[in-house]
Amino acid sequence: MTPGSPYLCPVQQLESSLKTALQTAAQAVFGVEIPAASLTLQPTRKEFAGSFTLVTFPLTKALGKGPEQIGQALGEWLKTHEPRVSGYNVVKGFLNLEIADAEWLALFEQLRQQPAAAPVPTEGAPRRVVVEYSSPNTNKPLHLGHLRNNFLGYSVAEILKATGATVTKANLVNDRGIHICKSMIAYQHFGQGETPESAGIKGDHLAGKYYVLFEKHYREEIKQLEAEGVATDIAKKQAPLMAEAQQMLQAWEAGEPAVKALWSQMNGWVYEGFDATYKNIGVDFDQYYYESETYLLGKERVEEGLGKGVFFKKENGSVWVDLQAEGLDEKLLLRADGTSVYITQDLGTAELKYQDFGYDSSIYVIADEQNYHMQVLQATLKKLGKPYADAIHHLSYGMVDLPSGKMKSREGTVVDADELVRDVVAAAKAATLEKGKTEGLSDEELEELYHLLGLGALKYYLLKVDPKKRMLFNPEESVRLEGDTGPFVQYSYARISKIRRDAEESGVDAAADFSKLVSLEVTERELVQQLAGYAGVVAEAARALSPAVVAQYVYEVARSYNRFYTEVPILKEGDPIKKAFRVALSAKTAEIIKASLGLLGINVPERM
RNA sequence: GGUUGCAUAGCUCAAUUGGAUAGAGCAUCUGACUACGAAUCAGAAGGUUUAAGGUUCGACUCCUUAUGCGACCA
Repeated sequence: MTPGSPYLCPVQQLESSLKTALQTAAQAVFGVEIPAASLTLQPTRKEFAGSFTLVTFPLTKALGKGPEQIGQALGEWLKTHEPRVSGYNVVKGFLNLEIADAEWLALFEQLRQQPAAAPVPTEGAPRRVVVEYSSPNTNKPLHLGHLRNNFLGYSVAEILKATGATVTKANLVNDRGIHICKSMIAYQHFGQGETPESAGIKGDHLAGKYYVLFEKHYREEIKQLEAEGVATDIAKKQAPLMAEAQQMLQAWEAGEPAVKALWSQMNGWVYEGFDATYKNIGVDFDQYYYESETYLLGKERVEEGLGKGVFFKKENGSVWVDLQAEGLDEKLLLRADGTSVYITQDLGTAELKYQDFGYDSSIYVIADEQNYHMQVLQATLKKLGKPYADAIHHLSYGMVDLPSGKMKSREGTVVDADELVRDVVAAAKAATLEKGKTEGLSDEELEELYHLLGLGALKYYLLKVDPKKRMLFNPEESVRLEGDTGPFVQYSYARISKIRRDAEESGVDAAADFSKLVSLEVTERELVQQLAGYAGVVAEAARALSPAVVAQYVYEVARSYNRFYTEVPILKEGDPIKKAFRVALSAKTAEIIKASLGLLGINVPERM
């Protein structure tokens, strides 16, 4: 690594200096200079002794010896010349290095000095980032798919913040288009002046109710037309309700006051509903964009492209971009009647975001069904010569399936977000009551605890899977509290909280000097190594835009701590320095669990 | 039809980006509470990584072909 560059977390620093030592060893023993890049160092698998492992196969050619011989020679040299290496063993082409306990203690001392929540500067990482997520349509309430999107977007934004980036969370609300008109038409027909208050229904659910009503009556109309002998595709267009909705869309674009008024009213209800849901699931936004306000800007971009000659007009007046040279197709940008399509407004929004924030990375959290669309968007912006085109990044995540298969609104299998949250909170409540360990908490604190645990379970469940992969949502598994789950990690935190309370009460020396410790337990060594890797994990999660990396890490930390907890006495330890060290190690673990879960949008309980 | 993604234990997911005997959780079986919190811990069992070839010291990972499932573009 070149000097003055990337920040390395304590473990990476240690690895890096071990590599240097290995280079020196190769020079001393074999008289050969080895490039650092050919040294692959990895954490030792736990069935072998040691903490770091050098793979010696790649060195056989350069050193002219067999892999075992190389391992022996380098290991022996390090053991005698490098004080941080206390021992070694060679298994086939793998040299396992044992690190002296003094080094682990020094590492822990370093960790003690800096809070886990401090930013992790990362070289080459974007500085100003816009993360667009959630981005709902305003004709329906949020569902399970939106939850994966929301949790991902929120978490990625937090992870990027933790690398020191300035992050803006943006929500692009799709507030216009045929789908809202459908809800509006149905409301005009069947609503009878109903409001969220009069119906006792959240506004987003009310709008959804009318959308469903529209679809229902619309289908009936189609059926009837078909019975009269009209072909299906024609019936779909001729059905009176659809014709009305189309008319309303045009009236909206023309700015007809009555239509706009109803539109504002219904969208207002929906926003109130969304806000309640967002608050309930703990996500937030710094900036809202509305497609009703960006699509005109998009039309300007289309004009710009025509002027620059990178777009072209067909005979019917529609505007297209030819992306065949980029391996894509021709793409419609503006209809013959001058109305915009999805991508029109996307062009406008991208421009607006850039004007507002001058980002060097603009992340779109959108399901992978839109992969093609996002490629087209980026390629089109490139054609326009936009400086920010390369900064666009599609965080493409897989769809969520149910045990019964795909979610389908037509078959009524869509899992409603509000209902789901209610269910997981109820499950957490039932489990907590059964355990009966929450004496002394007020009713209000209890409600907060149930919510924190239920959402912890749900968020962890949805975030622990690699975002890119399609995943299966099993309702029973999502409320589980044992094993690889959010509450498992939360439990470890609560346990440590108890230790800290007791330690404070009994006056354990928090500032004790641990350098006097002679040796560490295996579980202590392992914990220190893991905790010292936190910053590296955050950097990797930011690079990969993957909360799953953090989820896996924090689970491993909790597991190691639980093992440590059962195997080693903490407050019952007689030696005051050992005791103080173990309390401090526990406290650091809690801090890192809290920080890690925080990156996932999950809170921690002091007791549970 | 064209483009593209995925396939790992009974189920849900990992695998440090080409490294050791492919690891966890759930489910199944066994053991540990007169313990600093058992929402925990220790252990057993569970695999031809969809199939067949290829590349090399070494392949779940890269290449080719086939099969299955999905998405997008018409």
